[in-house]
Amino acid sequence: MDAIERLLLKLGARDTVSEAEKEALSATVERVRTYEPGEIVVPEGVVQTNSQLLVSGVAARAKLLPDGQRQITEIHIDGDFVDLHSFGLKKLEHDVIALSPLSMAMVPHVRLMTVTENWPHLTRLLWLSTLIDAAIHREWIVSAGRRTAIEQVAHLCCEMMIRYRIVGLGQGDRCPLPLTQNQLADCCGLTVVHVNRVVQDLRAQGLVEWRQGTLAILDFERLAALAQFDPSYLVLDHIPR
Amino acid sequence: MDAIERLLLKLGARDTVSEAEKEALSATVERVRTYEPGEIVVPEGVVQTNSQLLVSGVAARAKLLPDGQRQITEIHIDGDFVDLHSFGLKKLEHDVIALSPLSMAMVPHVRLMTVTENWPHLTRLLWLSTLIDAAIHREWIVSAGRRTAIEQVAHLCCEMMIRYRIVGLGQGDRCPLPLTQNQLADCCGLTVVHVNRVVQDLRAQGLVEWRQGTLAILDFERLAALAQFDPSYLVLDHIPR
DNA sequence: CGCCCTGTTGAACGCTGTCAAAGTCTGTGG
DNA sequence: CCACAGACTTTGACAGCGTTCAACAGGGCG
Repeated sequence: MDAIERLLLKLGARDTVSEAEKEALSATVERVRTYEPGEIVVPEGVVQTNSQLLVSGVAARAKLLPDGQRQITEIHIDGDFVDLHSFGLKKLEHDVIALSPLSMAMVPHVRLMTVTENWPHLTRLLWLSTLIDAAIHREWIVSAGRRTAIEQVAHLCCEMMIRYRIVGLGQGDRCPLPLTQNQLADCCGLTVVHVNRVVQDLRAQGLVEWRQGTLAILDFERLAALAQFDPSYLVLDHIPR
Repeated sequence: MDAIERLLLKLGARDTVSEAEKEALSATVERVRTYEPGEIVVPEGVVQTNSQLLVSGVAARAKLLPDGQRQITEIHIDGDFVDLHSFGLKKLEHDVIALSPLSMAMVPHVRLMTVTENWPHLTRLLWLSTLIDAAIHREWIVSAGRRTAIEQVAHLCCEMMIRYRIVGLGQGDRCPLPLTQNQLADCCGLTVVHVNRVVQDLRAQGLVEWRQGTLAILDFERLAALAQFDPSYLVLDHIPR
């Protein structure tokens, strides 16, 4: 049950998970493997027979355009069932890449199939976790479409802080954020140069510190106001589902 | 089974749906109701006890920002199970609005619950339809983040054409697209003024016609090249799932 | 020591937004 | 049949946010 500990925090924040369900979920994990930063965890367009669960580390969904541009569409952290999507899609239309050293739990699709046959409530919770991914995607569309550069970066900081808190890794005003400015630019659809200026601006305004892969939000309220951040898309209420 | 006819085309394009499953799905529909353009179909933040299935017409997911800006995050067409997300999320973090006259099938969550308890394969197919929504969201993030205005509009045209073909409503190079330029601007994160310039440019290049709510793509290949359009995110292969 | 990656800075350019106004279409009512 | 309102589309001038291009600094590592 070690490998799924943070996933249980995630699911448990949204609904009650029974002991039997915890064991059933834990039993789906075949083995754990590791990746180095920069490695491709799930390659685009290749049929998958496992779904990978992020046990610890930071990964990203990255889409490459024919002309060489890159866009990251979601950041994944400890406890995210990153590649649950391939259970339904069979192959992904994007890469999942490691941004930090990762440990990943391999979950064979045949075992997930068994879960859907025997554990309807657990199935709904796994389904829910992909629905939350979709909600995060929608918020990123809003960011890319309607927020200025500084608002986008501020918004991402708020999102990551809340998500880390849910899985018990956001201590006080600090959480991990092991991205390069280049990767942050790919998240926000900006250039490195401009991200650099924006980050300096946020620092100068006394809103965030961000060094050595750690983010500190010095004034969450002001940062959230700047970003027009509303956490409701992160589905923070505990309800039977 | 009338109300779910186009949904069955959608699902049937991705996997085989048995007769029994068709009947089970059909039985989830309680009644059908209609909406007028501009009406709010599902309001943000309100707990839902039904999921609404779009039988015919065009709807959109729209997010409003505190400062009054608006971003549309997905366009929905005939056969889309628009509000299946609220089955898991319970309440949406955005509005679903009618862009044309709609007819919507009301599906009580309790009946969907029964489906998840008794019809695992059908459940996976419904789950899949929300995964496709997420894949569409990701592509929109790429559009908003990395594509120019003209590329974005071109990309949306390509997407809608393919999606209409799947549900049998894209005849030749034509499909419905009953949006105002203002709504198109909210899809792409642009201003009306600029969308207008871009649309004129596409017309001048002989790529599209778009009048009276109908889109005609005059040169799909060139339009797709301009948009860097790759349909793989729309999950077009028929595979057991 | 030299290379590469990451972060930083400055200047010029350009895509898209802003503002303001006019033109077109459709439906309504006199 | 015409007048009118309202929504939608179109146009032009100008401004600005973010990009592009180029250069340099610092740190880790072979």
